[in-house]
Amino acid sequence: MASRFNALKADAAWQKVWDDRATFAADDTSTKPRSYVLEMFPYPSGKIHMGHVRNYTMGDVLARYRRMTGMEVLHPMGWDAFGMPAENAAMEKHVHPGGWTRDNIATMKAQLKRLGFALDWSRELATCEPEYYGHEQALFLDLFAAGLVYRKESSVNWDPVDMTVLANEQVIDGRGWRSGALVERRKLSQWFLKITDFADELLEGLDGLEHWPDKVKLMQENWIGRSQGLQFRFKLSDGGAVEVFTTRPDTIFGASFVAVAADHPIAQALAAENPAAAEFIALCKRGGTTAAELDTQEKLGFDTGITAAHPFDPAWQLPVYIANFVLMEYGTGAVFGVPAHDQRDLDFARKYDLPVRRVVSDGDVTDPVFEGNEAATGPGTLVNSHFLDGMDVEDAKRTVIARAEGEGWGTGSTVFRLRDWGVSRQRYWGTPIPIIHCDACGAVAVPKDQLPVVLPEDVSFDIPGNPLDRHPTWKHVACPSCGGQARRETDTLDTFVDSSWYFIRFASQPKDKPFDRAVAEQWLPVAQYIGGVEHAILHLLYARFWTRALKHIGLLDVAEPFAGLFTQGMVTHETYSRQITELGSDGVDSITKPLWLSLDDIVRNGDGWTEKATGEAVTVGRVEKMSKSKKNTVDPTGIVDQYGADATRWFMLSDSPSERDLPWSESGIEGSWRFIQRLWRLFDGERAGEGGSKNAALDRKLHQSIAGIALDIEALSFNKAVAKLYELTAAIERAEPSASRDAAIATLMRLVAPMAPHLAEEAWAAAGNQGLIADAPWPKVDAALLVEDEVTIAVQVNGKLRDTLTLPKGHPSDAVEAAALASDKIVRILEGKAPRKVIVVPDRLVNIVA
RNA sequence: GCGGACGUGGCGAAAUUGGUAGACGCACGGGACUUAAAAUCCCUCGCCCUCAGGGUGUGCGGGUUCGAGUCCCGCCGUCCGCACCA
Repeated sequence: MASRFNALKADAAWQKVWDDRATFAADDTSTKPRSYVLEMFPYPSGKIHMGHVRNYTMGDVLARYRRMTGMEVLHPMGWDAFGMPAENAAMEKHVHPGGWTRDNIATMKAQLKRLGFALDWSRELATCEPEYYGHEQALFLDLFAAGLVYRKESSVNWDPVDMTVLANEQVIDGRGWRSGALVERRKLSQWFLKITDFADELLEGLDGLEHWPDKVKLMQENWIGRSQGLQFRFKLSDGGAVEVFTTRPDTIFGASFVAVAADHPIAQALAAENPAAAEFIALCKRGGTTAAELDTQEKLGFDTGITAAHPFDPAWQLPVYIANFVLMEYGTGAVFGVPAHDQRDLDFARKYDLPVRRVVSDGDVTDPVFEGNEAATGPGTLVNSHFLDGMDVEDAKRTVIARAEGEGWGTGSTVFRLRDWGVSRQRYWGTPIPIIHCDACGAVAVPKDQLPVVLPEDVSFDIPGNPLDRHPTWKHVACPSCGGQARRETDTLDTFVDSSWYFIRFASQPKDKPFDRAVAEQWLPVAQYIGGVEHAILHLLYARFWTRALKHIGLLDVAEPFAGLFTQGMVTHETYSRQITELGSDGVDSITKPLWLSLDDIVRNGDGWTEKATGEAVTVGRVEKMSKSKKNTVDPTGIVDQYGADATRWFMLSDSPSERDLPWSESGIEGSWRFIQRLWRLFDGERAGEGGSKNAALDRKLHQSIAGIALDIEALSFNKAVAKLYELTAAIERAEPSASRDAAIATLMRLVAPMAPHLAEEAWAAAGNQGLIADAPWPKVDAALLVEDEVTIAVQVNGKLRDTLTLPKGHPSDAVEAAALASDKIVRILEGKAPRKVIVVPDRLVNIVA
């Protein structure tokens, strides 16, 4: 007699069995085909959230499925454990960042285990432990030795009250998010990694990443931002020269001014002797950098009085401006303006009444006088341009570059938007940069036998500033080179460095070095990497860079770290709020804003909701990403305790496609729970026993399901796999007892095993099988059963469905046509008239054109 | 502003190369079982009409085709990324 599936008991029992037997430990020496399945490792912020559950469930299903297909699967888990939240917690709660982080790891590890993920916990790592970051320091020094690390002055957001550096997102309206103090730009000497050395490779490597989403590749492409053009010199009237970069050398005869950035040496030199210039430069720097401000900001210039000689006509002198729209960080920090064919230049020229000369014609108009306020940026034919006249834009570009190179005043060049990666952070909770500063010897690498440089634990956060900097002894060391008094670097590494190689350490983790090359290369690249799209640029680009840098210095022969990438959608939920009115920041006007309410704060009231505390009506808002600020989170712990791990996992996979957002709903998780129970009733029910009859239709349905589900799982289309499982389950339930039905039930256990592993193990054991279903092979498909012997053929008249026919597969076309024309419905519709044309698509449809 | 994605029932969604739109799930409604409830099972479920039938329907307007959710052109809307990039 069928019982109820006791998820709580089964979950714990099978999790213990998997643990005890180390079922999911990956074997480095295996001869099976390998697959490395990885989800982006979590930051140990406190507790896991639904987004983690969804992410790790997807990877888990793929990992378990691939194990069943006979692969040796590496599926590890660890902790991206350095970062600011730990320091914030230290300040707010007066705890140690290390203690706080390690407590969180313990909590979250227990939560992940509770979900029964098929993880190789023997490879667990936390980036905050010296056993990890010591090796990172060694790799940093290798890159340093190879010339890929350098030091330069760079400005940071400095909070003068907290005495700390702020990330851009911590600066709100020009003030520190915590202190509220006006943020200053401060120049600090910082460490950089030469990612720009790899800009071309990183860009071109994208082409080979067939199993990456186009969207992510495009984002990286734009981020790297390669532009090809001409870099050349204008001779100036004061005897100097200015280098400019352009992607439109073809428009050179349309030039009407030269503009330099406020930070440009020419501008700076002028400011030193000209107060008006200095004032203009100060004005440029005052402007905000937010999107809205840039959009509305007027193009402003300051005429330096200097002129530049046109390279093709020294008598033609162009005015040189300092302009607020020219960026020192891009190209050469100077441009020449062609108003007719660049919108920004046109705005500028109209404001300062500069010539606007047409040099590209997109049709009949060749008049050198360009009217209107909309620049012509499209393709066309060169006009009013001497030797370029009549050429198309691309030809003209090549011609000008060739002339410039021939005459020695310019070169064809490539400019990237990508900047070098600044890795210095003026923070405690990160990997110490293994460098010692000596007045005599400069920046000296810590000798490798002195690694790891361990973070001191005896620090406090009671007063502002970097605790490493004010630690009484830590930074005072002898210079490894000359033995004199020296200082340790007190900056730590950006946490993106930690996550740029953790996947290599998972693959191989010897004690004495970062990784064993041969072992790591057996696993890499990661076959399938799964995570949020928010990491589309920085993390994924840095990891690609780091891997290439290791290849460059001969440590690892892998070019791309992640062969397959999947970006999953978020878990979303309705939001609930009621409007409240409070005094605005000016202390006079009152403002109305939503007060967000959690599900615990509200109660159902007919079709709507009311707030428990006040009884006031609650507005149901948009479905949004679960977040603490909107109070629309659902804690996975409570859900798993109530419904069990399998129902929770099942819901994460059902309904929505993996790449799209998944709206959380109470009825959805209940539906999943009901299905888990329904499966259990089937598994635990009566069997017909041996010798029962065959059921050909069910056999066919089963084998079609096996094949389809396998394809769906490989494509991470779990919602489709789930739908097929529902269909198969319903078909089995409907079928009369038979040997076919028994076989289908036994096979169904294995089909659901990757998704509902606890239920599957319980059923597998109850059915008297030996061993674990986790180790059982994926069912074999009988290819003969995949083809239907009968097909339903649609009969259309003028493309409209009028009837269907059931005929044997492969029925001759003329016979199908005859059958269609003989149909009662078709005869009635045609009213005896002969069809003009009949189209027969074999085994699919007949379309009669009347 | 530039680049990209997406628009299908009350909701989440399916639909292999253009070939039966809405599989599967959720919700709603009806029924069975029960003293009752829970659980379970069955049925209906895009919209409209004159309902054993017919019309209409994949954001809107055109087009190509025997045939368009799918291809092309033009709009509208939503979301994401980048942002004075020369």
